Amino acid sequence: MAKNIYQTKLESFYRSHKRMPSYSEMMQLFGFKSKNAIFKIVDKLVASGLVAKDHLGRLIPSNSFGEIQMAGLVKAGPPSEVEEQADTVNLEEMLIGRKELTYMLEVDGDSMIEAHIEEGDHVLVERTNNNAKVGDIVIAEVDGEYTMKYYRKDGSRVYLQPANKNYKNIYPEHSLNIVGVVKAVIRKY
Amino acid sequence: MAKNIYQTKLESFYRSHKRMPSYSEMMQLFGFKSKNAIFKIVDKLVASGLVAKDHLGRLIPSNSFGEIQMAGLVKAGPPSEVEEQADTVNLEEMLIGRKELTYMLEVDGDSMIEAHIEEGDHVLVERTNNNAKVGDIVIAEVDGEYTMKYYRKDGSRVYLQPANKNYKNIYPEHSLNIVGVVKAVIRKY
DNA sequence: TTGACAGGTGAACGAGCGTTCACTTATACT
DNA sequence: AGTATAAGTGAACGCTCGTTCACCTGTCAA
Repeated sequence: MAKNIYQTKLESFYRSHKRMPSYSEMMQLFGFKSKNAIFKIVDKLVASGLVAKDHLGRLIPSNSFGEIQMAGLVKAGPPSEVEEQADTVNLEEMLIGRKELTYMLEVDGDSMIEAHIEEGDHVLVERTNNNAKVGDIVIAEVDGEYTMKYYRKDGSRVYLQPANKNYKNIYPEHSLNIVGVVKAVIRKY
Repeated sequence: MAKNIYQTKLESFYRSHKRMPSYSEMMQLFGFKSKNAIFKIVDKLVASGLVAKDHLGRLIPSNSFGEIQMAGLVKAGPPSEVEEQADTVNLEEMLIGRKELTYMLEVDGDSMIEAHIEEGDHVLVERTNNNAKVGDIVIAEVDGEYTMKYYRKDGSRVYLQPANKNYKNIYPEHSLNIVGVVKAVIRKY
């Protein structure tokens, strides 16, 4: 179905109000004088899947609501206008596994630059308790300082490896605490 | 305020249902037998800002709902448990300016590797019509092919510059169409 | 011109909503 | 033990909700 002025308005209402409008509100929003006009319109929107209804009657955003279009590779270029039902992704679902364990850090320094993580980037970290896998990029507490490095193992000895040949591996003297695993890197321009 | 079992339940309900529960539903959700119990609880939640109400009465998620905790620099480590009211960010708000113009592409090839954009990364692109700024990373259509490069200008002549010394600048023969500007890079592990 | 039909109006309905009231039970502090 | 305060129950309220009905347009084809 072609893009729909009503769905656009509903989506923007939902984005700013964080809930669906009532039929009365839609009367104002769409410019009608009768709730029944809305009733008929909503029926069609639901039928074509542009919005959805609950297990019992309440109007909720369709899946496509918070999602952004997902085209293929750069080669293929931007999504074409005629594309039928392109893939979509929801940023939160894409990036966040367990929200209650996730937090964000800003990257300081260039010790992971060869892993293409720059100063100023943001990383999504999932809290953990010393159960990172070898090869993960982790947030670790070594001898009282926090740092982001590769988690490596040499025989039975674990250590932290920077992704920058100007820095040396860190072999913990007293304690090595893996407090989080880096799940994603985000860079804004 | 300490973390609240009710808010946790509300947030997870909101995440899965994309709307707030009614007071009756909260009775089941929280395990009470009276709507008035809910009424009093909600009052307190609202008072402490854990949820919010509309300009007229309807319950909506507080700002902190979709947000993830934002700690400082990596140096500082993960957010401490006792931290009062830490900064939070909403991924969508952080990354998406104009949703209707935004789409996502998967990066193919290594031509931007020196800008620390790897093959397999995802980029958020905002559609534009030939009005990128010099220095932006853009999605361009050159002579029928799509590509991601730096947008550069040499006098009055525009060209595309890869971030990889193994590739050459692209001086368009016939047409150069800037179809989008890269706003963010996302890498998942 | 007529008839069919989609689109809109306006009034009415029963149901569920959030809120309030009066009351009972649990908790905590002298 | 006694009492004040907090927490929960159950019933009631007015109000707005989504839905339905009857009716009034326009538009387009026969």
